[in-house]
Amino acid sequence: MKLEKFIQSVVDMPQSVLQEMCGYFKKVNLPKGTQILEQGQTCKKLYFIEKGLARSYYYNEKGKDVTVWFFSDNNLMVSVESFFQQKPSLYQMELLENSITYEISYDNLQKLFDRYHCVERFGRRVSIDLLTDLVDKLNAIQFQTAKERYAFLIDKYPDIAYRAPLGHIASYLGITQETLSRIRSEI
Amino acid sequence: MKLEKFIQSVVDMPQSVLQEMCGYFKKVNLPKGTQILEQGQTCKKLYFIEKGLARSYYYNEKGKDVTVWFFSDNNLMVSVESFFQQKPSLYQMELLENSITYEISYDNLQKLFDRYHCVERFGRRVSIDLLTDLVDKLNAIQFQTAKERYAFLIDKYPDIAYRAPLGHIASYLGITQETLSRIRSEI
DNA sequence: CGCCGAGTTGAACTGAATCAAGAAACGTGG
DNA sequence: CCACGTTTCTTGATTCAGTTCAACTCGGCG
Repeated sequence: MKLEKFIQSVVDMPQSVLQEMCGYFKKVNLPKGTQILEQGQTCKKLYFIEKGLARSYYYNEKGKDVTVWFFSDNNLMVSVESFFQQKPSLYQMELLENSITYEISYDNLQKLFDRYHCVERFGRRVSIDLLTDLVDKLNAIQFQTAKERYAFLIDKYPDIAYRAPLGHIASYLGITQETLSRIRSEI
Repeated sequence: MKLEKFIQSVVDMPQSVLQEMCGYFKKVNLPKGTQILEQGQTCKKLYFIEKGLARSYYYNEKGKDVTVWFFSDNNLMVSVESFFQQKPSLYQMELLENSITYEISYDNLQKLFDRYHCVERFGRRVSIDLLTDLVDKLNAIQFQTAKERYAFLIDKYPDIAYRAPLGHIASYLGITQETLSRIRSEI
């Protein structure tokens, strides 16, 4: 089972804890377009995406829809700051494809954190992995041209480059839809 | 003592553990210009800066010196991915001021992680705080004009805006030194 | 005093944004 | 299965924020 494998790949934990942890996750199939989280709500659940695609986004001062992050197969989906600090989220989240997910509530995860050192470690490792990805993206965005940024995406997240709509990819890369379209046509 | 206070502010832990943890930190005064970490080295130590200023940076493909992050008073200084994953760092780190720091080795911190659940939690919380800061910066960089980015810095990290050299601030914000100079003169 | 790094100022250039209009693709209901 | 409206993507012309390159100023220090 994918979720088990994912957890094991992050931290080695006793079978009993792994089983208990997985037991707290509930399988949910969600259709494309589902709003997982609205702006201003506190994120109460963390999801593991077995198969599917989602994004977090917000509307900036000019009312433009800006994609912040994509979530796809075999990864966790969560509004990090909102979930872990249990405060209102700056971002919304929605599904871009029909998805198979496993959800766990904040309270249950917190219980696991409290009870098991190894789950706490799981949390730490996952955070650091995210941090690493984020630093990569920041560097790409900060000092690369539009073309280089797209190359970065293709290289690092090829599935997203192919599965997500152009407009979402463009705002994720910090460029306009028109520019991205031109870049694609050049290749 | 600042270090103790910092730890306590992140996670509440028993006095005994707190004392033991602090015991592993060694006070070091380091002069301005000290290279904490070279590119390609693995980051072996994590520092708490009681008073001082440092930055992490790298030379990009065009040979330009790019500041990635600043570290100042009452914060941790570390090359996150390198330290926590014990792999070669993409970045260098250097001190920009004479600084009072407390250092702990990877091995000792790892020991504490293994031994105390609450220290592990400390690690998780610190990572998530960093993550939050990073997301903020990413958003600032990605969708704001040069002027707005500088305003962001002033607002969020005023001490850095005043203490760090202009060139370093400029590359941190993803703009050129000339542009930043013009922005400053306009105000 | 003269050098050196850090910051400033000016002028020309450019990558990407913006504005605008159309073409394709998509899905929903008759 | 087609027709229609809606959303997504493409293409073109124009504009502009910020870069680049180059020269100059200023303050500190041996």
